[in-house]
Amino acid sequence: MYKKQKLLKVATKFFAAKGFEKTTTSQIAKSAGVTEPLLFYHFKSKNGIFEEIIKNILKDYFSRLDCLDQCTNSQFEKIEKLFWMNLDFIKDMPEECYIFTAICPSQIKNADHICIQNAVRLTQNLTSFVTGCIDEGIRNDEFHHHIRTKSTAKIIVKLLYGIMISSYPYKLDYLNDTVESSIEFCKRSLLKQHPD
Amino acid sequence: MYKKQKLLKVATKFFAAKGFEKTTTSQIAKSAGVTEPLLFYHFKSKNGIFEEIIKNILKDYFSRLDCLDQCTNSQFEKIEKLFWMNLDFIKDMPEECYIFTAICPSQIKNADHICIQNAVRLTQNLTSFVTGCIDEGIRNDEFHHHIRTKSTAKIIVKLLYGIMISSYPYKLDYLNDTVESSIEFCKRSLLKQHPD
Amino acid sequence: MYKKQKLLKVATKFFAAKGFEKTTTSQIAKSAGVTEPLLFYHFKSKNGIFEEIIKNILKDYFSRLDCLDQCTNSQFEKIEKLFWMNLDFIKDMPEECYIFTAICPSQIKNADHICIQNAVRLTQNLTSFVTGCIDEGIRNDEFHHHIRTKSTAKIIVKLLYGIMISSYPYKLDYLNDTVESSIEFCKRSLLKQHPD
Amino acid sequence: MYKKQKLLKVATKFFAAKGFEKTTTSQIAKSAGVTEPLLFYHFKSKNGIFEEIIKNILKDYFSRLDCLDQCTNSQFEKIEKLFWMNLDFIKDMPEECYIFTAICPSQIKNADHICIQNAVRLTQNLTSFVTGCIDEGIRNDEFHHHIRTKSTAKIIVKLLYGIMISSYPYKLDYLNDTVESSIEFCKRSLLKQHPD
DNA sequence: CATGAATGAGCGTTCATTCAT
DNA sequence: AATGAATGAACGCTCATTCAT
Repeated sequence: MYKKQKLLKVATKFFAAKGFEKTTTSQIAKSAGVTEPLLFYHFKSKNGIFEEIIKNILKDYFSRLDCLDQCTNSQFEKIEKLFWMNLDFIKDMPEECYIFTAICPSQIKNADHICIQNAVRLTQNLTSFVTGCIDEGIRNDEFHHHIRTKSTAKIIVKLLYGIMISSYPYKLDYLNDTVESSIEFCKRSLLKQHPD
Repeated sequence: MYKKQKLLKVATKFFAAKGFEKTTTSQIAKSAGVTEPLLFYHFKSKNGIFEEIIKNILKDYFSRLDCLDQCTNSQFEKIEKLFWMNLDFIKDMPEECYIFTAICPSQIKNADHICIQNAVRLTQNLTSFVTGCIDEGIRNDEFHHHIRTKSTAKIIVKLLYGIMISSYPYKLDYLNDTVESSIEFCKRSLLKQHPD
Repeated sequence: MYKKQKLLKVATKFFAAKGFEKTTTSQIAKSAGVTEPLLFYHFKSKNGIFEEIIKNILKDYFSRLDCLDQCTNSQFEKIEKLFWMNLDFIKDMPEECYIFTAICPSQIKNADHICIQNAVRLTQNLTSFVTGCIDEGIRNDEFHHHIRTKSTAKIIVKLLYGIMISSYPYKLDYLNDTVESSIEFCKRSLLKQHPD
Repeated sequence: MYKKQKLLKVATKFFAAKGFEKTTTSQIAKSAGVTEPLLFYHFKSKNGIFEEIIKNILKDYFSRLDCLDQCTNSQFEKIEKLFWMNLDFIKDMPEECYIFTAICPSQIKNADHICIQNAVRLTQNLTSFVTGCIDEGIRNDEFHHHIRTKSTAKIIVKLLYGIMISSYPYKLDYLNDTVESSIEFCKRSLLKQHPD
């Protein structure tokens, strides 16, 4: 079972570095120190191993998102924390993250693919999380009350994606800076009273 | 020479619909009503035709960006126009646009590739355009004067990219809405006096 | 593993009959009753299978040359035996032999190619074998003492090659006759006292 | 008509350097500064240009051989002159020479090919020239009278070929030395009274 | 004489995948 | 769980050659 993990790890590295098509099953197997048939024994196809990687990353991201929900601070603080959580995720799983945002979309075209479904679900969850924050923030007079909730939420989600998609390997300084500016940018756009 | 154009057109459709690797030179040729060797006669390789497509899109985008430069309105109006220009571009060349933002990054890994160079140049031009607007806007008291110019510009450029990358085929209503909200979002974040 | 041998055998036949370029990997595979990818599984390229053939023939020739060394007769007898050994080799491995002398030189142009290296080594070994015989023959008064050892040896080696290179398929009567005459020719040229 | 000569010249260089198959018509045309169709206009095929080269070399060699015939010296001197004529030829037309001896045999397999016919004719002419010399030399007591005329002639012709086939580009010092030694070698083998 | 455009035929090679063991 | 041997299906690309002009 330890070889299965090795295969997943190696495959992740390759997919992030070279894309799905340019990575061959033979490369993965050789790098993992096993033979190709073993790869097909553990995952039933090349797509199979790719999907397993995608599933793992989504499971992880969702669980982090669930934790956020429980914090009961001001609404903007929740959004702020979302940005930082997103950044932590990138730092913890850089390859997976890059695969998900940059490799995945260009590979998979049929709408019913498991990856698409999960990605859509992720976007929806993120959007509804942010929508919730904005709605509540307006209600309690924290945010401008003329903000169009839904589309504004989508824009913030786009920003989160935009940060993830910066090309791998990531430069951490740059990411930190981008997150900070994004938060400031949103703060000015959303908050009724901002410190300036 | 007309067959060369046909090949470019057909290849663009395929690359946008199926990605680079899943498109075969034989498909392109057959769909263009010519034989494969002709493809290799006009473009020297599969990569060659891909690069020509990328070059064309960049040339077009750059020329549109140059036109914008000449308008002499308020700074925010310039940024606003940039958003609409970006949208027009997407509407005019949807496939090329999708290829550039979604297919290209996952294909090319070596930093000295001609596409990468051009893409970097595009980002730089966009960023410096927006930076210029913000700097000037701060100077003439149009924008908040505590805005961090450079990083804020980068975020706006990320938004422009984010709109382009929405998966092809594009839903125009959705794009329009996204652009409008983005503009509002930026307006609130940048402008000192906004109408609300 | 038996199919690998089959492939080598069939490839040898084709290379001898049609040359390297006019032989296709598909022909080889089909004639060997296997699929093309298997050829590339066992040998990594068309060149790979060619090189393996060359290596085999050289190994064989060298081992025959080593046996000769051990005979302790008169020096001219050693040279004579070299001619007959050379002929035996042609009879035992006619295709390999023709490939080595006639096909190989026209195919390979870069001096560091493994075949070139081995061919050079073969020429050197042959030349030094003959040089040794002549030197010793002069010393023990068997040969004319004014013979230029090195260049004479080279000429004899050229004769050995010349016999091998006669175009395949070989006519054995002709070869026998050529070898006999060559020996006589050399005998008259080298020996101090010849029976005539 | 000057471009036709250019094409022949360039083609000769390529065939000598890379062999027949590895030389492409496109390379030849490009190097000659013309387009491919012109090559096919002047020579009707790739084989056509190759054959023209072969024909030229043979015409040249035959005419040199004819000149030799007219000299009326001692028989060994005639053979000696043949060796030097052969060397002059190599010096004058090194590429053509290499093509004829090393490239040609491995390319052409059907016995009725024009090149084969000419090559056979060349060998026959050479052999009959040498045979004539030996016969006459025996008759006038210049050579050993027990020499087997025909096979000895063949061996001398093989030596002439062997010198030509030394790999291109030729080292002239080496060639000179080889010719000298060959002559000495033959002298000892043929002449009744030699100076030693 | 000269060319730009076009093609039929085929080639070496790769790759995901399977099967017998 | 693990592998060596084997394959179907294709793919990018090349090359000698032709045709219309």
